[in-house]
Amino acid sequence: MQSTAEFVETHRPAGGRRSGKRDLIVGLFLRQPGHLSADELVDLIRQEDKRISRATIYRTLLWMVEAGIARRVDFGEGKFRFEHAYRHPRHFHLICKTCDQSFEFLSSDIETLLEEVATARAFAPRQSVVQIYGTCEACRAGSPKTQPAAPTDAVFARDALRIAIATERSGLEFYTRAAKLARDPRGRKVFDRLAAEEREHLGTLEARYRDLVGANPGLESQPTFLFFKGAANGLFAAGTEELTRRGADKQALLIGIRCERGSHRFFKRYGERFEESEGRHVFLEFAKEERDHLELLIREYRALVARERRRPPPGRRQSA
Amino acid sequence: MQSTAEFVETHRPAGGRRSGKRDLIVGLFLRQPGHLSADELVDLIRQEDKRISRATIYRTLLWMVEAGIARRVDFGEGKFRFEHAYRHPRHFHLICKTCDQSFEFLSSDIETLLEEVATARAFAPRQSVVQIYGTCEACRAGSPKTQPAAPTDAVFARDALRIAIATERSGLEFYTRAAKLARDPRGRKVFDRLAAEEREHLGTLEARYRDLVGANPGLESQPTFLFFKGAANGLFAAGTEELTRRGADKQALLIGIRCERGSHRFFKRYGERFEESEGRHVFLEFAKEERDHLELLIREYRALVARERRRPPPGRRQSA
DNA sequence: ATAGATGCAAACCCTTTGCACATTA
DNA sequence: TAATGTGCAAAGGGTTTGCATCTAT
Repeated sequence: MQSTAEFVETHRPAGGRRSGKRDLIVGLFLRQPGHLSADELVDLIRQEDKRISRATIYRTLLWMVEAGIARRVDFGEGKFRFEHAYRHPRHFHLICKTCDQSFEFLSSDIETLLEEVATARAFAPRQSVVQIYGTCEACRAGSPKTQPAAPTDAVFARDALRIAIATERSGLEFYTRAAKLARDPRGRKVFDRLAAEEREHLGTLEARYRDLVGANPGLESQPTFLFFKGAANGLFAAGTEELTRRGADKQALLIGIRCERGSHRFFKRYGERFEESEGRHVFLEFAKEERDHLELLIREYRALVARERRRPPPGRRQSA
Repeated sequence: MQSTAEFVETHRPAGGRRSGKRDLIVGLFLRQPGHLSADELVDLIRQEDKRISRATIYRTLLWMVEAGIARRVDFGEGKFRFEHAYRHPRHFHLICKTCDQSFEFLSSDIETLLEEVATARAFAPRQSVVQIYGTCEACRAGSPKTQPAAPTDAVFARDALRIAIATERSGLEFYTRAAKLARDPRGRKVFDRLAAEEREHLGTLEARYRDLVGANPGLESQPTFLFFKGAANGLFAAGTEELTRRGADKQALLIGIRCERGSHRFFKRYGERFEESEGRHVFLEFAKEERDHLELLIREYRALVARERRRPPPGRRQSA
């Protein structure tokens, strides 16, 4: 796991010089949980009892944004706020106009739809802003409490693992059922193998989830950060329902291909997005394995089609 | 159809006084198609050769925003822009950073997801901002042309009608099929009736669509404004596929209820959103009719269940 | 007559910049 | 020493405001 210091070093642009003041500003900034305005950062720096001018803080903020250490966000207040990028993937915001706090979330479904709209309009998207303005739960309940300051990447990893676990669980169920319904022994073997792998992955992921929760007290009580409707019950859940006895071999391969492709895309998309976080490993590892499954299924599908061409179409095979 | 003058009158707050200068500013503002900054509006007003101070323009902009005549938008430029609300439903933006133009769209699917996220976070949403930043088609092609300045509500009405037509078409297909599969003569009669109504609606809507297109040259070449995935092929399309011969009566009623409810919600949602536009009528009228269908289907479903309770479960009826 | 609208200039907020000085490689 | 970072104050852009003056009701 990368530290904030390492994070800054990997982002420090070439040709620049070190400076104690900048280090102090950057260090303090990276320790803040929320979305600071320049003015709020000035106040914080002043508390550290340093003679650092406002101009330097503005210049350092610009430096961090250009280096990719910070992101400038605009909540329509007539001024900018800054959030750090360290272990902090791009996300969307819920913004409470009562307490001026903001809360983060991410939605795979919304991102997919935004991409579709951009494509439909022949627009090349660079980044998207999604903000929900309104009143937060605490303010409506009349208890304006402070933000719990949960590390975003831990919550992210939690949600990623939950989705991964649901996916593996549904995959296990799907391949188990597919193996049971399969008439072709070769196909059954493939499904058995995939089911076994899903079972193993499931164990690994569940252990990982337990570790993560153990290392972050109160993590499970944090609200959902990453939304992904399709995967709420596992990507394969719908596919399992589709499975019928008739022509199960071919059908299961096709459904499996569709589901593995979906989960591969999802994990690759978010894995690549992260700077560095618990989530990155989970996602990229997972993406790779799903791709392997995908390739296996495609191979099998092709082999099945080739065999069908050589033999009578839906005929019975040797073993029951 | 409401004029801009009527629109302003219905929004004018009580207790205020009339003023020629304000009228001039408001009138000129409402005639602009795009998203003006205060400065751009000042320039436009100056061209009208009036001695109107910058302060008055700022004050009038504030007045319009408070009256609901204008909306203040923020494209992260360090200044605000203003768009009028006359025949101009709330929407999202594609923003080109090359030519600084912005393009509008709306997505029912995204709005639904935003509502779900807010609910999951116990957040009371007031309004949402969705912006896609990037490069527009014209800029990428190297032909920085001006915005075609199509009236948003006409494009909106066009898309609404397209969705409505697709829905009616799929509904017609669905009820026709349901009538064919129905075993119960009473159920068949209901489906026949609904199919006939959908057919009639379809004719009306198609005529309306032709009128709209006739009245707005070039309307059909405008890009999509309103996105609604579920309704792209008609809300009933998926339901028609689900229909099987077995137990078609009950199944069709349930699917019909689901689809009618979906389309009723959609049309009510957007119908209520509009200030005044061609789309409002289409949507609210449509919503009402879908609700009538919904009620009929629910009545029929209840009657069917009641009859089932009195007779042997899936038994044959008198006529074939 | 009186609340409301306007013009003007100043003030305001947030942010950037010019320039002299300090610091780091 | 030469390029880079910093402080200070000033300027900049966008917006609001105090106050005297108009103007509709």
